[in-house]
Amino acid sequence: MRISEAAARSGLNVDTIRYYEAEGLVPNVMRGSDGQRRFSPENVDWLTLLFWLRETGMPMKVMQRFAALYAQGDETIPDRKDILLDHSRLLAKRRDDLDRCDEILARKLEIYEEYLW
Amino acid sequence: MRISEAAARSGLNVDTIRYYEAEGLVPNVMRGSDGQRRFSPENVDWLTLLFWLRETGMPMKVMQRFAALYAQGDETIPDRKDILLDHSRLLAKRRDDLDRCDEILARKLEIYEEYLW
DNA sequence: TTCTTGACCTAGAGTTACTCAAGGCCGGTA
DNA sequence: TACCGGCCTTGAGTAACTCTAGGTCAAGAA
Repeated sequence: MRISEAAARSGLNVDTIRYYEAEGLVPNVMRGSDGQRRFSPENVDWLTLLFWLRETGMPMKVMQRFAALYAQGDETIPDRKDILLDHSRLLAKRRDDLDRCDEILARKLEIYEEYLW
Repeated sequence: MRISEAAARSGLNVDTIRYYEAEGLVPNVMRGSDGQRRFSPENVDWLTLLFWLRETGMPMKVMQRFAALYAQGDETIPDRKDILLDHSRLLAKRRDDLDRCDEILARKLEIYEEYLW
């Protein structure tokens, strides 16, 4: 499929996809005879994964490493697993941050209510 | 107190605090006779709020607006309340995102386990 | 067949939100 | 008096996009 559809399906925008590809984050993107990118379903799954990793705060350098490992084949699966497990721990930390922020907002809003009376 | 202590207490680093002040995000920062910044406990509370708002993804423009409203006095409390309530909704969305990402990671890790056997 | 439209392409500039570095001042201690 | 740490400003550097300009190409309308 074309880049616009890949964008719509993955959540990334077309510029970001091109940028990610240029930075080596997206392996195996083919080109049609017209020179335009063609994305396989596997490409789109990959982009979707990148979208969610980005959305939850993974730095590009880590994604870059993840993509490089992927390109090296199945023997890098343990390393890739480590990266995802690390990220999973980051998610837990972010959940705590959200709770912490919620508390602070609640306190602040309470004070505002007092002022409004 | 001095900037380094304000940084330690709020979570922001000193450069960020100076930057935020220059961008109008931190009202009422005094200077000592030596020309250095002096932060009151209220300043630090404010910085701590900014820290958590940033940590949970509030764009600077919104913080800027929030600070400007604050500087205009108590009659802007309803507007400030709206900003915080909006942000609160964003937190809920982010929590959903984390859940979504967790699922995707779990599925991916499962596939890796299969490969490792 | 020519014209137009729309999706795509690349290269490079612009933006956001920091973060770091250079060079200078100032108050306190050895 | 010489040094030191912490502060100051200004300006450059960085990350991760995001947008713009200028160009190609295929398909449908006139």
